[in-house]
Amino acid sequence: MTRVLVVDDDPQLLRALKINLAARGYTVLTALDGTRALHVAAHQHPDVIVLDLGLPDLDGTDVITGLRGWSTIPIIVLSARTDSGDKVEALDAGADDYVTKPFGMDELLARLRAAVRRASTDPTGNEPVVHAGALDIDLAAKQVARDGEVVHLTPTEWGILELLVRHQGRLVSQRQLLTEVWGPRYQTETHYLRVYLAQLRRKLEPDASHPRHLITEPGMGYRFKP
Amino acid sequence: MTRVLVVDDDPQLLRALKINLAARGYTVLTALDGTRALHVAAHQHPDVIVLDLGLPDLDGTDVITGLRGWSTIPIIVLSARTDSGDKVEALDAGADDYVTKPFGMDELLARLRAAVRRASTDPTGNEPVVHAGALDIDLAAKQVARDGEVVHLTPTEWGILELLVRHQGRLVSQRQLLTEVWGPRYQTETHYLRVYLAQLRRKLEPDASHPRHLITEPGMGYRFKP
DNA sequence: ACTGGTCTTGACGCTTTCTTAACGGCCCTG
DNA sequence: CAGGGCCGTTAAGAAAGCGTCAAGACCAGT
Repeated sequence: MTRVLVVDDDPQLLRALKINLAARGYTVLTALDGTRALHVAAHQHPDVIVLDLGLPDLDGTDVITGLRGWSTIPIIVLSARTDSGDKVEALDAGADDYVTKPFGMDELLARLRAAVRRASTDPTGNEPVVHAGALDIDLAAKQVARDGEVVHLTPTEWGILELLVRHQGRLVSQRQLLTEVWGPRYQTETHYLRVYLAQLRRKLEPDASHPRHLITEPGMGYRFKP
Repeated sequence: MTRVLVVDDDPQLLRALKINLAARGYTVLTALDGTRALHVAAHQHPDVIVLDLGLPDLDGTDVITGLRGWSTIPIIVLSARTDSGDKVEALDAGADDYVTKPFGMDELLARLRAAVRRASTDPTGNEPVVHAGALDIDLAAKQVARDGEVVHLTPTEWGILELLVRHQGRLVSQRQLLTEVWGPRYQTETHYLRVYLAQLRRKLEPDASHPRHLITEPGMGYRFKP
C-alpha cells in the first residue's frame, strides 16, 4: 500500500485530498504545517509527499530542503501561485513536480502515480554505511569516520562527499557537482570544487597529495574510489 | 554535457528551444516527428527528452510507450491542450512531467533540471559495460580497463571512444566525430582524429600498428569493432 | 557587538591536455 | 614510377585546468 503524506493548512482541501486518495487505495498521512510535516515524514516514512507551499510556519522551500537533507522521497508541490519564479525555486530546491491550483484531481493522481513509479525503480534508500579503506561513511546519519574517529564536515563538504559516494566508482562531472551542491547557477564556478576537494582530502585522505579515494579526472570531474 | 532531445513539429518553437537550451550549456538534438524521435533516441542516447504531443505522424502516447519499451530516459511532455485527460494519459503512459503551452522558458528549464537530477541520482544506470577483447568499457563510470587495469583517458580521448562504442560495429564519419567531440566548427580538422586515434590505439590496442578494435575506414571515418 | 565557523574570492606555481607542425609510409591514379 | 592524397607517428610549445594557501565576507549564536 502506497503511503502519501499530504501537507496543507487548508482543512477543506486536506479533507478532499484525503477522501480522494483513500478512495484510490492510498494510505494517507496528513500535516497542517511545515514543522509537523517534517516530523511526520521522518517518523512515518511516506512513499510520496504532496506539499502545499502556503504554510503558516515555514517557507515552502525550507520544507523541501529540510526533507532533501536526509531523504529522496518524491515531493509534489501544490501552490496557488502561478508565478514561474516560485516554480523554479521549488523545483531547484529538490521538488519533483509542481502543480498549480486549481488543479484537477485526476491530474494530481496521475502525477502522483508518475512520481511513485519513478521512485519504485530507484533502489536508493537502503545503503546506510559505505566503507572505503579507513573511512566509514554513514549516509543516513550524515557522518564520516576515519580510523573510527568521527570527522567533522561542513554542509558543503558533506554535500560533495555524499554525491560522490552515492555514485561511487562512477565519474561525477564538475557540472553535476556544482548544480547539485551549489545550485544550477554555479555551473561554471569550478574553482569551488578545487578548494573543497582539497579540504576534503586534507580531512579524509591518509596522504592528501596522493589521494586514494577522491580522484580527480582532469577536465571531466571527480570520482570516489572505494 | 547533458544531451536533450527536443521533439516538435513547429520549426519556430524548435528553434527557440534549441537556442535557449544551447545557451544553458545543453547539447541539443532535434526531431520533427515521432518516427524520427524514436530513431534519434535509440541511436544518440539523450539524457532527457522534451516531447511535443501534437506530432504529424504518431500519437504522443505511442511515442512515449515506444520509448518506455526499452528506456527509462526522463520524458517531459509539452502540449497546447490543457485538458486533464491528456495529461493523465501521457503521465500514465510513462511521461515524467507535463508542461502546458504557453510556458515560461525558466519553468521548463527548472523542470528539465529536476528531471535530470532525478535520473542522475537514480543508479538504475542501464548503461552497459561493453566488452571487447581485453577491453572493458564502462559507459556509466566513464572508465576503460585493459586486461583489468584501468587506463586513464583524457576528455577528448574518452569522447571519441564513447561515440565509437555507442555506435559499435557501425561506421562513424569523420564529420560526426569532429562535430560531436570538438564542435561543429572543427569539421575539417581531420588531422585531430589521426592524432587522437593514434593515442587511443597506443593506450588500448594490444598492437597499435595492427588495430583490432579501432578500425580506420580510409576516406570515410572510423569504426569500433567489438 | 563579538566570536567562531563557514563560504567566497584572489593569486601563484605546477601538471595535464590540446593544438600544431614536421616527416615518413601506404595506396591509388595517371 | 612519379605524384598527390590520406593516414600514422612523434614531439614541443601553448593553453587550460588543478592544488594550495590565505585573506576577507558572511552568518548565526552568544
